[in-house]
Amino acid sequence: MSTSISELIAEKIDAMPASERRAAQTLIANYPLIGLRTVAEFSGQAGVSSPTILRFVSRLGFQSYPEFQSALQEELAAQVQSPWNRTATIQRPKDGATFPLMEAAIENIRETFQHLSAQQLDDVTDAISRNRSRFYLLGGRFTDPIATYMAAHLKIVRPGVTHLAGQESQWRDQLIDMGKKDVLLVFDIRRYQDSLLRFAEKAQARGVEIVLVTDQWLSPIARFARHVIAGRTAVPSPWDSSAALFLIAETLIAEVTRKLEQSSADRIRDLEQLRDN
Amino acid sequence: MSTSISELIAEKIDAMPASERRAAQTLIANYPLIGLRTVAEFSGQAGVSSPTILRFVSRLGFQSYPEFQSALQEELAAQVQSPWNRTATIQRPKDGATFPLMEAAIENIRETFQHLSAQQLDDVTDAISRNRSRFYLLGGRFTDPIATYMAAHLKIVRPGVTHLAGQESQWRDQLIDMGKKDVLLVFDIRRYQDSLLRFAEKAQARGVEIVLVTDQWLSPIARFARHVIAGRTAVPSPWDSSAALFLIAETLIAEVTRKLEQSSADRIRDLEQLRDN
DNA sequence: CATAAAATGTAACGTAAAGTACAGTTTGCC
DNA sequence: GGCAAACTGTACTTTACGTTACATTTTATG
Repeated sequence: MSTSISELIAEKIDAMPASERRAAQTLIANYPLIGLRTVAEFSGQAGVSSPTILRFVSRLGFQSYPEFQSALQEELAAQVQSPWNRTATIQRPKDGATFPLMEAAIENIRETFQHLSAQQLDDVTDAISRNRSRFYLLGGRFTDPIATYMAAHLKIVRPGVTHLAGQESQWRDQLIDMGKKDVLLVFDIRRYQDSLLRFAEKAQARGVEIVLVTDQWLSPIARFARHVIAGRTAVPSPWDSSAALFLIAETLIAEVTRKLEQSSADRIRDLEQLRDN
Repeated sequence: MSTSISELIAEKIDAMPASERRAAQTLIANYPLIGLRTVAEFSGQAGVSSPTILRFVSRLGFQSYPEFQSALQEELAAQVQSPWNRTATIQRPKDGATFPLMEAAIENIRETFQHLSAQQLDDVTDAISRNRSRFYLLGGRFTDPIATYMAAHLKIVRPGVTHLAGQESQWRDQLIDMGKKDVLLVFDIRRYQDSLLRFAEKAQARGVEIVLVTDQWLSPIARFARHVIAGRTAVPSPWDSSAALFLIAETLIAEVTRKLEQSSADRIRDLEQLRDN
């Protein structure tokens, strides 16, 4: 009883044939609910046949499916009774090592949001939600994917979203269309990129409202920005973590979507229609 | 669905006849384990007959015993899987001081890494660290930025990294150079994209080792993948959150960098030199 | 490429479990 | 204390679930 079922699976998964491994992965991904349902439901979810599920269960060392379910239930019931020791017992498998990078990233996220006021968030999302203005996104070497991610979502909920990608000279040409009513969101973390700074300066000169998402040491772009959101990025790794910035992006996306709920509903329906054709 | 089963019982227990009340008390005392077992076991433990258990269950408003069990299971799984809806729904009065999306995302991250074994991580990073083979990255509509992010880092630490971007037809042409020793990492979450599935199938046919990073419902690509990493994506937002996937990417990056430390040191120095010129 | 071995799914089976009819028992009321 | 109503258990029926045998497909090997 000392080894949990998830440990058991991790231990044996390499010795399993493909379909059984698929069953294992499905169970881990939906742990433990799917294992409490019937063989048929389990097999359906995993996309394999019932006998495969039974073979999988028997490979784990159980005599029958009900026996396997009982084990799951007991494990589950034990967790519910004492929530605090579930972290201790289950979260650390035998190697004892949890993931330091993950722990650090979570700390960063918490810290980041603690310093983010609801007011600030509201101001920023208001700016991004102004349908009449254009909204530009720009990122640096490692943060540009986050800008892309944000653009992919916001393009769906509102018009006039432009992700400034590619060569620096290409963005520069966009400046001509940018004006007082427009908004520019820049991601910039160490090592801060001169190209972004130059662009931000010119944009600000044209009256563009700049939102900066940066690290805790603040990009020099802060000088030109109307709003600054600072996230923590330090983790025990050769690289910085952009996870906190990523979550800021997701938060902005969610909030803007909420604010534009009515106006975007039609838009989204139209998009779906276009895609179906 | 808002009222839990124990609440339901507390509400109706006064209107129950003696035997059914005994059933109720037994369930509360052994909550919820006994309710997950068979009617016979339940009735035995409570010292009443099976029909009494069934009447008790039907009085709670369930159409059948299995339906009652499903409700119990979901309740239980919800507690274990995502404490965020406890935190968010119960603990918060009405002032939006904290950020529910963030809390949910953190829970997702924790949950995701809890189901990720060190062994699995090791296998995957080993595959990605094989310098002699080529390493391909591919993402879907919203996950492609994560692939980009990962590529941006890995291109620095090892040669032969290709991010399959742009048109589907462009990736397809890359297939010709992909073979048994190569590795393909695919990000695919709901709604799963046919184009990715098709590509993965062809790649697997050519003997490529596929790593899939997906959501908890598992992309159909799991069928072709040698390694599957499932991340949680559900958050209280109109959009799914890819934060957990993002952190998986960062973890892979960090680990691969560590494994290639020696061979990449020279490479990084050379790169820096190139940039300075 | 041929052959054997392993893996996987289909379909049929037996059984355990849920569900039900009904008779026996208890409880409450006049 | 007699009667009716509600409650409860016994015994039986029915459903659906786990299980198994076997045929087909896939993979490994010389």
